[in-house]
Amino acid sequence: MMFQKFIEEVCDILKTVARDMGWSGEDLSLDYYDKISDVSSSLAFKISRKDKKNPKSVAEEIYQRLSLLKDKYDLIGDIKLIGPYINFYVGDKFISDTLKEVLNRRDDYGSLNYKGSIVLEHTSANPDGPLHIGHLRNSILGDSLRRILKKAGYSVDVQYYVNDLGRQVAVVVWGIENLKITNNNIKVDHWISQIYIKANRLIEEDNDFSNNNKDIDILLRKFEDGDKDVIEKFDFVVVQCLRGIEQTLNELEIYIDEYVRESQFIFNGDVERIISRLKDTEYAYFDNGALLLDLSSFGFEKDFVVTRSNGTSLYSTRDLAYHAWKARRYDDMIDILGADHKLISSQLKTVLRILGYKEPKVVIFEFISLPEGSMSTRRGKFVSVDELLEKVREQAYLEVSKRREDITELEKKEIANMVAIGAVRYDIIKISPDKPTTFDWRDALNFDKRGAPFIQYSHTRACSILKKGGDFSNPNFDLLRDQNEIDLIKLISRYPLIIKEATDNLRPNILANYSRELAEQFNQFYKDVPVLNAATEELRSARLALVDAFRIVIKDSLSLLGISSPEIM
RNA sequence: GGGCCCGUAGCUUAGUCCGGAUAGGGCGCCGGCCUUCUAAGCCGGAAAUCGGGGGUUCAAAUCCCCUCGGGUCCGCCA
Repeated sequence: MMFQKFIEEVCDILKTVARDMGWSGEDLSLDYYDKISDVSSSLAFKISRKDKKNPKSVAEEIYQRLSLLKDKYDLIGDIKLIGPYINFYVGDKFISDTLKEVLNRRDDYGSLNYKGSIVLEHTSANPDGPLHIGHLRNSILGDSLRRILKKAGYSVDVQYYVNDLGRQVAVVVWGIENLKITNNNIKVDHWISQIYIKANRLIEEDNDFSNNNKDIDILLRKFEDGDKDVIEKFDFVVVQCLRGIEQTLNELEIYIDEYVRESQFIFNGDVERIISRLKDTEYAYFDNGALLLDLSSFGFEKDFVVTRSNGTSLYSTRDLAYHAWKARRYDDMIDILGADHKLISSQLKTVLRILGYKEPKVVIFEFISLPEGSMSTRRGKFVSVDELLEKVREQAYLEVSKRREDITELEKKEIANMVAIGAVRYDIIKISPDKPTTFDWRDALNFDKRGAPFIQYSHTRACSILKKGGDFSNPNFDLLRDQNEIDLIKLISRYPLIIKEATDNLRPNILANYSRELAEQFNQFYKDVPVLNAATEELRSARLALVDAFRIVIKDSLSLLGISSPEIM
């Protein structure tokens, strides 16, 4: 937390000076990510406006006053004036304290003391086929957040909400019975999607199968009425499909704590109970037998449908019951949802508020589309995650083989796997969730860019040095005064702040960016600063310690993105 | 038609919430660097009307208004 302590000192000294100059505002106009200094302030502009003086002379006065107080602060080194900008630089103590903290806390470095329980819902893809690369953005966002939130100190449970009574499942059940598509040894979720696609086509074409739609409705009706045989058939499809999906997720190091079945909220009476509570609110009204909520006072044009005219529940009603259930069990809820859920999720929040429940925080991500258009499981227009992984693995294996002829086949495969998974995860997580993107095979298979392999490689470089370097005892960090060393340490000192920002904003891409920058900085250091052949034994030890600190942080930050850190590549 | 999101070099992306000092990366392109810790690396170069137009401000990629292009939602579907 050295960087935060440094910021606190800067705030304190600046505030003291500002008060003395009659500035009562809270805003100190700090810029943490300044390229010129460690922290800068443009406060002079603000004060000059008030005093009607020119910014530069105000800055000079601030500077004079800062200089008098500076010695009382431990971590502040230099303060420099560039025009009207006041630039703060960390001092020597900051540098060595940062390294001490990293080497003492090891894996724990960067963790915060956030408290509370969170239920994080992600993926929740319908069990009608394999995961495709659109779902992947959801899964990877969710899993990275799970890791980051845990690092921040929360206890996190991950749930996959299973739509096990939707129309799609009924379509698959119908398809299994009527299409007789045999599974010739393909992964079960892919087999299910074949049935789903074909069945949908027949239903849409509606020629010889004019009764198909009716069949589907009958299946759904029977399910809700508790027909044992139909429930079993639905269950078979759901369980099988989920098995395939889970296998894919696990290959990507994504783990689900609990699969929550939507139907349970019907069977246990929760849905019924929530409907009757909604009926008693002031927003409720009936239209042709259907129960609706008038949410116009909350700014919604469309009313919220609670039950159909025939009394059955809708997806959103059951989702409401699910969220109420979660709200009772956890301090906080987070949902990862695609952009198509924006409206419905804000309606859900509103209704939860009406009922007196806390609302989930919703992380929305925009879609990944294919060059030829948007993806659709129903129409079979998608690239499956399994296919993507297979191709990326293949390419990664070629890349490893190209560089390493000295290692065993098994080692090559292991490294290729780590690199492939890292590449896939990184390429998705590095992009801001609210950016719509188009999937591109050429880019996905390109390893000559600053993606995960680049970062992983910097880690192997550190490992290699440490392996050859042996023990370093009582390193004297005061010897680390090369610009490359200082820049690397400063970046390492930012790590806890990065964790905080990624957590507070629920934005893993902040961390992804940081990891890349940290790797770049280490590569600089690697090139310019000899470690094993340092001028003196003492310097060698100090540098080994720095390399170790880097190794700890880069490995930890990659792990928060679900990317493993190979020791050789 | 209305709501929300996106629009930054040939392509791709950070920065936008909380306005500040020459708009960061990457891919591709051009030119260099392996007798020293693995070159999946490093250095240099060309390439940007920050979609367009107004406005606010000492200062706008960032805030406000208008506008164009793309996505998405506006089902008693999920």
